[in-house]
Amino acid sequence: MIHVMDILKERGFVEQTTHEAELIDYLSHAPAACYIGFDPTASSLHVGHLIPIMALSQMQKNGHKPIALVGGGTGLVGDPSGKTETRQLLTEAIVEENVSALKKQLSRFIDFQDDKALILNNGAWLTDLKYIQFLREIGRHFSVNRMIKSEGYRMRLEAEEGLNFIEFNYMLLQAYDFLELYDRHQCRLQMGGSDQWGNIVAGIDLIRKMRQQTAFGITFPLITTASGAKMGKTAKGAVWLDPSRTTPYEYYQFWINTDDKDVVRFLKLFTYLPVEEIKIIESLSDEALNSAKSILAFEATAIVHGDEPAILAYQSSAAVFGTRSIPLELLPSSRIPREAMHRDDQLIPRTQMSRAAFEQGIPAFRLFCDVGLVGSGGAARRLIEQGGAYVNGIRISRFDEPITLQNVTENEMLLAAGKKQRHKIEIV
RNA sequence: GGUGGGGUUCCCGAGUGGCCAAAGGGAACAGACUGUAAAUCUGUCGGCGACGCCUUCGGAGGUUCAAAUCCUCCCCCCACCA
Repeated sequence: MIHVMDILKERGFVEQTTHEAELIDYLSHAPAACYIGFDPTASSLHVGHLIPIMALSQMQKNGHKPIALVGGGTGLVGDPSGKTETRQLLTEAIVEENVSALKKQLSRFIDFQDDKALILNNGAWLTDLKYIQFLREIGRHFSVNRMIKSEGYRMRLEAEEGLNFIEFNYMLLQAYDFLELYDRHQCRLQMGGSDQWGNIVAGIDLIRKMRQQTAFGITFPLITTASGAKMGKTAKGAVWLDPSRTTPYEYYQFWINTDDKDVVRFLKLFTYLPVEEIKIIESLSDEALNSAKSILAFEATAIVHGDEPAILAYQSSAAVFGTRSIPLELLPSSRIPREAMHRDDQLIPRTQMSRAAFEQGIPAFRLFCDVGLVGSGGAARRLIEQGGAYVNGIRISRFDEPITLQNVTENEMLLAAGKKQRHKIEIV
């Protein structure tokens, strides 16, 4: 059997590790506990959290015991690592709400039954800490000289924003978390984004100093798109995992728009498809990659939202953007439907309108604005004037061109804004 | 606590009485080219049925024919000093 470390490496999860030989040894005796912290800064996780989530999931698939640590305590402080600005402090009520929301989402990726994995809230041990006691027992192990040299703080110290004391403390709290997890669950491995390196090492040092034990760290590479942008941002903001914030259709659309150069890397990171199959994709280029993108989008959507929504998203996209044939031999482990299918477009965003509304005709820019394809009337006018608006595939030439029942076919009408946005009107 | 410097449209960042809905860059969006890709070029990028009107420049007042720009108070940030 392949060692987890090799799996993580070949799938692109590993940026840096501490004392690797011993780490490999630690991970050779399953189940080994490992943890990643999640900040409860919002009530939903987003695409940016996917790497850590998938890493935990890979650990579990390989017999280890992941611990997802939700930062109900540290969330009250705010991690300054790599941030250019002071974090907004959250109230306890909001943090608590977010914690329970995150627990629910993480359960989609990790099986928490029968203690096969744990989900913990560090609020349990952080909120009741005694300050003096904490300083005496934990604080004395930290060298301020060393802390201010760490990458995580340096940026803030050099920047104009500065760093306040509550943020400076964050490192101690995260190190203390690691110590707690070591004591409570024999957890000796912490993983995290590359910006977490300093915090992870701080925990490792603390465990060595206080328990004379070796602990380990793995950091993930910062995932940017091939064009250099931070991943997971679109015009509408973050791409969320919560279907009420980002629908399965939108989620699928996000992935299908992946840059050619990212397809292989993303398949390795964000799906469970076997690496041997993914490697074949490397030889594909240009249009041939599009089918692979469909599979990437399908798999990614299926993992987060389930097979059913993923299939519908796939079919809906095919219905309005055109079908792509998925060769049988392409990534054969994927459950994406490969045979000819009915074009069910039910996930396409839609609005129901009455027949009467169209009797007098609705000015095109009003219609595009009202259904939400664009944010304002002005944006709608711009879209139309620039030639990006279509009704049933026919370009609208005047911003106030009346849209009437003549544009309705079989009680439906398909609006398009640019190349990527579609919206359906249903006449009822 | 003192002194000085700041808070500008999604982000960075100019602007210090009218020529400012506010330079420049980034992001984003649209078009051409394409493959729902990238690169490139062009255009757009507060709101409004719109060559005009309305609302923006940390918050609240005030001066002025006229304020992002001047005055007062308040909130927040930074640097140095204590």
